Amino acid sequence: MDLKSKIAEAAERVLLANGLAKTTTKEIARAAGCSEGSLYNHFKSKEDLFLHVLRGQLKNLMGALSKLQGLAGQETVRANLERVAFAALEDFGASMPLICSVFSEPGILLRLREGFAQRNEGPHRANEAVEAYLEREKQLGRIGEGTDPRAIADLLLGSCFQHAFQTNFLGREESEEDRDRFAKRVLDPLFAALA
Amino acid sequence: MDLKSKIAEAAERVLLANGLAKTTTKEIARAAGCSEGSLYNHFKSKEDLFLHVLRGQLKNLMGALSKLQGLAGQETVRANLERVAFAALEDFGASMPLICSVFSEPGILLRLREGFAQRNEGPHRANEAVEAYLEREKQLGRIGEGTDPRAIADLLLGSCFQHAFQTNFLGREESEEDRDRFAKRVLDPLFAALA
Amino acid sequence: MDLKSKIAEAAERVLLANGLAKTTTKEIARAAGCSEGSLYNHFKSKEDLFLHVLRGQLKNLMGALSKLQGLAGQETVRANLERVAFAALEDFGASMPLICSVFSEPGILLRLREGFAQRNEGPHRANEAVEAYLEREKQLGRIGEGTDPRAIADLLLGSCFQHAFQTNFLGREESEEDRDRFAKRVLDPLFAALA
Amino acid sequence: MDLKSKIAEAAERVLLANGLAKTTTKEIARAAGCSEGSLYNHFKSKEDLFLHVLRGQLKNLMGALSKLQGLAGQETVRANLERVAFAALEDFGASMPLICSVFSEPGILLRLREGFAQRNEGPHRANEAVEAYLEREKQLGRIGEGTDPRAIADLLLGSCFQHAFQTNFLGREESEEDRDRFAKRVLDPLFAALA
DNA sequence: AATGAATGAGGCTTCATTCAT
DNA sequence: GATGAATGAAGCCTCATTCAT
Repeated sequence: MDLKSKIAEAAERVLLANGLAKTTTKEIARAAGCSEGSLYNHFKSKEDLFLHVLRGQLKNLMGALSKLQGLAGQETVRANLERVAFAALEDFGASMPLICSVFSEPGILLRLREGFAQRNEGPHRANEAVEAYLEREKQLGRIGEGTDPRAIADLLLGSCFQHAFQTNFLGREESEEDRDRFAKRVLDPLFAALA
Repeated sequence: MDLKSKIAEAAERVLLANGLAKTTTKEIARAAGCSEGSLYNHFKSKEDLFLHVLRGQLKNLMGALSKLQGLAGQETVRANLERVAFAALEDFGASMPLICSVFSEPGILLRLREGFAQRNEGPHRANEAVEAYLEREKQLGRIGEGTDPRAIADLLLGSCFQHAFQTNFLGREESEEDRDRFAKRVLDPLFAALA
Repeated sequence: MDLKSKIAEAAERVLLANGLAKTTTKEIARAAGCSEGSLYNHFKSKEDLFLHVLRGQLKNLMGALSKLQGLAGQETVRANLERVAFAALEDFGASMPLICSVFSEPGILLRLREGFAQRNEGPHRANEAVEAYLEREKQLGRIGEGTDPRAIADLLLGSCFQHAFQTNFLGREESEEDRDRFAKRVLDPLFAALA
Repeated sequence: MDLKSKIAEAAERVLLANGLAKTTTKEIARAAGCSEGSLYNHFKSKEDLFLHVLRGQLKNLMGALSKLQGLAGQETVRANLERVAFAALEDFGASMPLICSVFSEPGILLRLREGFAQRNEGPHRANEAVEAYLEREKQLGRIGEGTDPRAIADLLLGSCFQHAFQTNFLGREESEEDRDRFAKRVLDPLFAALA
């Protein structure tokens, strides 16, 4: 693997461990096994390196949900949404500390936004993906005529997002079963609405 | 108003404007109209001052929801929940940048958690408040026997939380009508489930 | 003496000894007997400190010549011009290394120029001072009708300037007698022209 | 042209544009169209490269004046000295920024001096050249018996040198006519003395 | 209690130089 | 000879904290 990737991965590790404010170039270099100067052969500044890592995190977040498109009509809607909820809990949970950190540095936040605007990206795309999936299922007749796909998507992902936030915020360890239980619990009333 | 409160308010203002990482003691002092030295006559350290401010933010966040207890049985459930959703959107939105910032400083996050554990506080209390309200309404027979109050609370507050997050993250200005529309949209399917 | 002056003097010493390129904030602080951080309590940046010192050097340079105005009509023209030449040799010699150094940093040079333009200052003012003096003497009839004060001023100060430059450049030590001899030597033909 | 010359010329270009302090090896390499490493295949160090360029500049400075020797007795003295003054203004003006820059790096200045001492070179040789020319004219009886060739040389070149310095220092653009006018103006009183 | 100059640790970044390819 | 990524020393500057007034 080339040094640039090694640096990016090291930065991600250090950022998740130490937080954005307490992450120094010196420590990134040590974690990457190179000199501090080398960071600047591959990234223009510390801020640029952080942006690179953050964009990676946000892409991961989308990765799981982008596969949703093909699932419409397959298996059961319930099974599909359970998978969605589960993936969201996992992905949100993993990237929450970093994504949230960005609020502490308005300069970085601004640059992220600019990038989003140009490429039509951003965290809201996750909700749009679920919405699109549900729209398809509606066309296929597998969920009720009267359902509002966007509202369902927002409720489902929103509850997962907040759950991931609180889990991180309170420092709670969470098992797969915990996640599964949460996913099923919020899906129950949602399915009452989808009928 | 005494200097301690003036400092705390100044700190809050500067934190919300500049982000946790870029907020310096010098700037807080200027905003409070006092000297840097004075900060240390009222707070042991910059971190302590930040904790003071952050705890205040989290209390605000609970403020609106704590009144919920008395609303059970009054007006309609729908009206009450609309009020809840609206307050959540507003409060989450206002404190989001600061609350999230905390992830950039694990040291501060840790101390916040310790305080929570001792006093049984934390952001999850908001969801518990809504859950408790719904439990009452269930006992009063105003919502269906089969509803899971916790799940409904998580869905409602979760979607509001994520919405507030995304609005902040994308830097979108949002009008009262925008908020109202969002609140109503997510409540519709929820009420289908509550019947 | 306050720390600001101590820092400025220390900076001047170090600049003259080490050259503009090799002068570090660390060494200035050591020479001033304070911490590096203290430099920044009194000057916004290293560049600003340098500008402060350079402007001082240029003022010294003018100081000796500004007294010329009152000399018109006093003693003999020859004696006055000898004094001028001598002062020029001394002042040019002392500030040459620093003044010239400025060419190595276009940024600083630019800022110096801007200041000059605003306050009608600059090294050319020295020549203007001598010119003004000679103009007076011409009006008093102590030098020939046909003389061109500006040309005489440029010849006199120019030769002193170049002499000081070369002495510094070649690293030659120069005694008072050396300077005196040079001054007299160039004044001889000049006086042949003034008759 | 071989790479060594290309590098030297690129270095000269960059030095004149950016100043000695702000000229980096990276930029020289880019200007020369080669890699940074190549610089070190042809020069032992950055300092050596700079010395190479500086010696070239000082040689240029002598170039025009070395032809003076043959001019004695030709045309008129006035015409010859006008040519000298004009060449001096031009050459001094072109190399002033670089030559002066050297004061910002005592290490380089020292090494330049050593070279001068060994080869009897240096900026004072220009004055000696004019002096020698005038000496010849004196022997030929084209200038007055009583004239001091060295003094005239110092006055003439000195005034041109200072003029070039100030023009550079103040950042003034200067036309050929400006130069011509200045040369003639200082030569007038000088010729009154040569009679 | 209020001040604000002084501190010094530590952060980010630049840059001349080396060396394996 | 040519390359250019890697180096690491060193530079400038920021900032929370202290302390004498």
